[in-house]
Amino acid sequence: MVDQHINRLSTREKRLGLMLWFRLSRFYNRSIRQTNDFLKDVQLSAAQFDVLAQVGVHKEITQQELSHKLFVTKGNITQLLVKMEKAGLIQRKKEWRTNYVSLTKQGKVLYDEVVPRQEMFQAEQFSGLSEAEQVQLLNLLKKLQKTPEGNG
Amino acid sequence: MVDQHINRLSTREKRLGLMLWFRLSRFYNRSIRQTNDFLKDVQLSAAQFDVLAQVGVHKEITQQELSHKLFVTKGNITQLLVKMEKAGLIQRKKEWRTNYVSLTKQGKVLYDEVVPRQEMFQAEQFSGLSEAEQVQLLNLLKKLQKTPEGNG
DNA sequence: TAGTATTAGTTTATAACTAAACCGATAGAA
DNA sequence: TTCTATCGGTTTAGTTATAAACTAATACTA
Repeated sequence: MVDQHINRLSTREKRLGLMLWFRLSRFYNRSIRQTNDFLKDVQLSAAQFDVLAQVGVHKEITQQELSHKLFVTKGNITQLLVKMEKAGLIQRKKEWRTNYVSLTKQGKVLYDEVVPRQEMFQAEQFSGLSEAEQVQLLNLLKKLQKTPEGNG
Repeated sequence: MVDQHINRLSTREKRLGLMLWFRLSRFYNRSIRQTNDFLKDVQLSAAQFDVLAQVGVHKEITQQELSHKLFVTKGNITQLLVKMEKAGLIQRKKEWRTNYVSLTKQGKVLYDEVVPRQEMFQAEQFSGLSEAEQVQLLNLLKKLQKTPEGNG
């Protein structure tokens, strides 16, 4: 599956891939740590924020959809939701075999408080780039998402 | 520390930051999973590959340096190295209070086998982008690494 | 020389994630 | 109707990471 395309790649391109991956994962590592740190005083992890943001936007969303949107396994979603349910942030309504997830009042309050903060924080993370460069980066990332093997 | 710069950001830029972060972490999530999957048949995790690659390049490197290069905590490095030592891939030589890490023969063999494979694999991950775009992306990531708060 | 700070690495508890096995409900085919 | 497949979600065991507390060694200071 991978090997099919390999031979048409230049040595340069091969090197580039590894370098890109290293850079990207270093940036991600640093960033996720700072994000967790930043969210600590609202008792939220980066992962939980992701869930909060998605549920907040989509109002009612299934666990399956959440797991697709966030690119994590459904097992992981279950675990996160159990915690967030205990914390009173979300509720789950079973309908047939599907769980519909939505924010509680408390969840909404937190959402309204924390999303703008997080927006600012993330803006700051990328402030080393000009607005034009940020748009450029976004487009490149969008393009990557459509890569042939991007359907895991 | 963060708030200092916030006010000069446009609404557009604030949104962009969050969007960039979402895209980036989705891509990272998918990618790390595929990487782990790809490395499974050599009994290596993505994290262990990172260590193998760094030690392979730098010949002798301290744990401290490793933790800086890989942007992970020293506790994490300790744990990874214990495993890799058990697996016979690396050795640690204590000198004063510093551990110098290097590859064993077996580690070198694996290094030579796995680095080219990984280069190809990563090239494939980014093959949705042209070579020019990949260079662009690399430059953007480099620039990000120099962000003011990038000294965590 | 004692007293304190710093440094390299380890340990411990915990969060977040995965893969894989599992449960129970629906749906399709014999 | 039964048999099988699929689907949404849960559970479990194991990995990878963190933060924070710790040890032991060196180095600074007075």
